Amino acid sequence: MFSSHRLPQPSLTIASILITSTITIRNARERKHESPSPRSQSQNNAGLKDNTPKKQKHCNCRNSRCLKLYCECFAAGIYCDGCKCINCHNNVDNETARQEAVGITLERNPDAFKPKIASSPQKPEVSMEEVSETQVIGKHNKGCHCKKSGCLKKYCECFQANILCSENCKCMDCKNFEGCDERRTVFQEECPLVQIRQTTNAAIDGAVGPSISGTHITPKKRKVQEIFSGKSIVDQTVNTTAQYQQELDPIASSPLSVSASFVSDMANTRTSGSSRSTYRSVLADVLQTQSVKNLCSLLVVLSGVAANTNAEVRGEVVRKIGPRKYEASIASSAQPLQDSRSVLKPVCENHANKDVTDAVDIDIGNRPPSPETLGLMCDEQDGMFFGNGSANGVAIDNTYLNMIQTSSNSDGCTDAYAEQERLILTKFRDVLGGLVTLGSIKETRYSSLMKKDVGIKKGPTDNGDRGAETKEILGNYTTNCSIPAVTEVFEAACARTNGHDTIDLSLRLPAV
DNA sequence: GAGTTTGAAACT
DNA sequence: CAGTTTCAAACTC
Repeated sequence: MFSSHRLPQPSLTIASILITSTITIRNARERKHESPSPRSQSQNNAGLKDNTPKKQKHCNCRNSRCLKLYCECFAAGIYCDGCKCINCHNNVDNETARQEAVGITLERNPDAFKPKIASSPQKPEVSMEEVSETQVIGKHNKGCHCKKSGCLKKYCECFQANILCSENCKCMDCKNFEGCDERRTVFQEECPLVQIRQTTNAAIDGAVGPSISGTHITPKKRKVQEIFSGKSIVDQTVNTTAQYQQELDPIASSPLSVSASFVSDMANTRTSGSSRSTYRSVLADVLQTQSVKNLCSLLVVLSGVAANTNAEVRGEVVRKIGPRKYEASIASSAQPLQDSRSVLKPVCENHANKDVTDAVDIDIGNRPPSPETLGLMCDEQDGMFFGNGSANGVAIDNTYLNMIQTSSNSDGCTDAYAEQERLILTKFRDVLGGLVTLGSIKETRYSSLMKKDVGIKKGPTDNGDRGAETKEILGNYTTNCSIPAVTEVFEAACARTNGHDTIDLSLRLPAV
């Protein structure tokens, strides 16, 4: 749906982040391959199968004859070639012995040659220097069992694969989990951007929930320590990385980093050092898919409002491109705009913000949206919000887009669009700020509950009065909040709490 | 490059 | 399944 002529659009990028989580995972290293069938190194290196250059393996086996999983080459299902191994049998000349060894290995473990990292279309043999585009997803099928490395050295298979340790791991003193300062330090030393993207990924991942991507698992013990030390992940993540992230990537600086937090499952907590908790964003119950939809709708509405404030610019457009062309553009855009209004309807109905609704009605009836706005609209049509766009009779044809683009490029509307974009991004930032605070509140609540309920195997959601408690907390926060937009978000959240633990974060149309 | 450390794999 | 041994990579000096 994205047109090639589109200009770079931050708002679009953010919307895309919320909507999609097409995450490329390239593990730093993946030794094990699906098939034990050997491939020659030349084949392997050429990456004929998947166009992935694979680093030459050079094992140094001495005692295993390269016929056990100790041998990287054997484990990877490739012949030794150019290795410094001694008494190597992992070659064509010893194919019989090799096949026998494969059989024995598979007999012992049928999954021996399958990838160790689940749910990650990783590419093998990517060095630390190459992982700047990586993001952390997936988990080790068996988990690591590290004792001394803190899972922050390549001894650890999880670390080596550039993934977080999971509940599968039985490691001790694990530091390979999201939000760990030591881990962050390691990654910053190796490649700062990796850490940033990982944080972002985890934040979005956790906040939006499992419907979008896999969940991160983090050590349970960490959560316990953190909660009782009173040090929140919000503090850590935002304070430690936000500034740096802002420098490099406004998306990465999203306050959604708050979700890099941990909700301990007390019922499953073990006292041993290797006990773990399933990673769960504090926003997991809050930020529903519908909320994201509403947010995007809100941004579209806001786009219209912002555009309305640029009426002078619109008049300028009419003067420059001529009334006829302008009317034509309106006519061609009428259908999609009408449809987009219907999408906005729930938001408007929910909040009865007549001013904004009217403003939108007025505006979108007289002025084509900016490419940025169209970007948001188009994004919404991309499956998640509209399902099949054509099935809903929604279509923004290329002619229209081209017209808009041409207009944008030729008549000086760029400034108006920039202002429009600025407003959208500002509001989006405010909403995210609200989510951060909401996450903090929930985390604080869990923390206090844990202090109360230590020893009681009862999950937070078991408390029937949590909704009222949440409402109270939110009310207190709202009273003290100095940011209007955030206040609105929390008023809305508070109003919808209604005695339930799950907060309906339907977004309230803000005053612009 | 040698020696040490580490953790997965193999074995009991 | 747990404990021990073997092994080779990772790491240190």
